[in-house]
Amino acid sequence: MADAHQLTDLQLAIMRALWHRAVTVADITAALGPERRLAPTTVATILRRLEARGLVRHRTRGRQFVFEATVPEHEVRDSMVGELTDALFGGDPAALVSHLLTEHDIAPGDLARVKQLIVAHEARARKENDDAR
Amino acid sequence: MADAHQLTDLQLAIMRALWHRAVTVADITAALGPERRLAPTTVATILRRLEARGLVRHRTRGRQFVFEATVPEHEVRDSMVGELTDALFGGDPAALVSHLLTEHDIAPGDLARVKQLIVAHEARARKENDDAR
DNA sequence: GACGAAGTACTACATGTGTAGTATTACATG
DNA sequence: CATGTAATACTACACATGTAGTACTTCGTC
Repeated sequence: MADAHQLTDLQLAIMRALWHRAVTVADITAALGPERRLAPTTVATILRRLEARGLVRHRTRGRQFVFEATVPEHEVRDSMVGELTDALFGGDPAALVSHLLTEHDIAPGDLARVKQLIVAHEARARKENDDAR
Repeated sequence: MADAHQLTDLQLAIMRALWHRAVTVADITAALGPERRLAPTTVATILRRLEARGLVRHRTRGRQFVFEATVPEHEVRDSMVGELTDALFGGDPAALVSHLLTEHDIAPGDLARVKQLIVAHEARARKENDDAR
C-alpha cells in the first residue's frame, strides 16, 4: 500500500489540478496559472506519462479527454513524506518533527497549533482505545 | 541561505558517506555497503557531478583525491524538507506535522517523544526570550 | 628500469523529464 | 460542403541521472 509515488514539481502541480477537479487539458493548462505558462501539448504529454504510470486515467467526452486522478492526494503525500523520512531521517518521523522544531524556525503560533494537534491526536487515540475494549 | 539542494537517493547516500568522513572514492564505495554494490568509477562520476554542483570539493593527497562536503547535513535536510513542505503543504510546516500525526500512524512512543521535543523547544524559546530582554 | 596495481579522466548509453512542434482528425459554421 | 479551429497523437530534443567501460597516469616493487 502506498507504493513509491515520487513526483516532480510539475507532475505534482498537474495532479493538484486534477484533485481540484480541473479535468480537460485546457482546464489543467489554465489551472497551472500564468506563472507557469505551458503549451497545452506539454500538459498533454505529462498527462500521458502520468497515465502510463497509473496515476491518472481518462475517458472520452465527445472529442475531449476527461482526466481524473487514480490516486488520492493524501496517498501521494503520505508516500512522498515517507520517502523523505526514510531518506533523511532513517525512517523516524519523530526525527523529522524534531528537525522542524529546531532547524526550521517554526513560528510560535504554529507551535501552539502543533501542540493542539498532538493533544487532539492523543485524545482520539485514547478514545479508540477505550472503544476497542 | 539554504538554496535548493534537491538530491536523489544515490546522491544523498554519497553525501551521507562524506558527512561520516569517508573521504576517498574507495572509502565511499565501501561505505555504500554491500547492498548497493557500485563500481568505483560510478561513485567517482557522481562525485564529479556533485562537485560541479558545488556540494563537494576535493584536494589531492598523493595521487588520490580526498573529498569533503561543502554543505553540512542539516542544511541539506533543511532545504529538502523545506521543498517538500512547499510542494505538498503550501509551505506550512504545521500542516506537515499534522499529516504525520493523522496519516502516518506514529507510534505512541514517538508521540511522547515529539511532545517532549515541543516542551523542550518551548522552554528554550522562552529562555532566549528572557535572555533577550 | 619494466610492470602491475591503484587511481583518475573521458566517453557512452539507457531512462526519465521538461518542453513543444508538427501531423492528423473531427466538429461547427458560413 | 469547405474550412478554420480545437483536440489528440506522434516525434523530437536537451538535460540530469544511474551505471560503467576504457584509456591514461603514476607509484611501488622486483
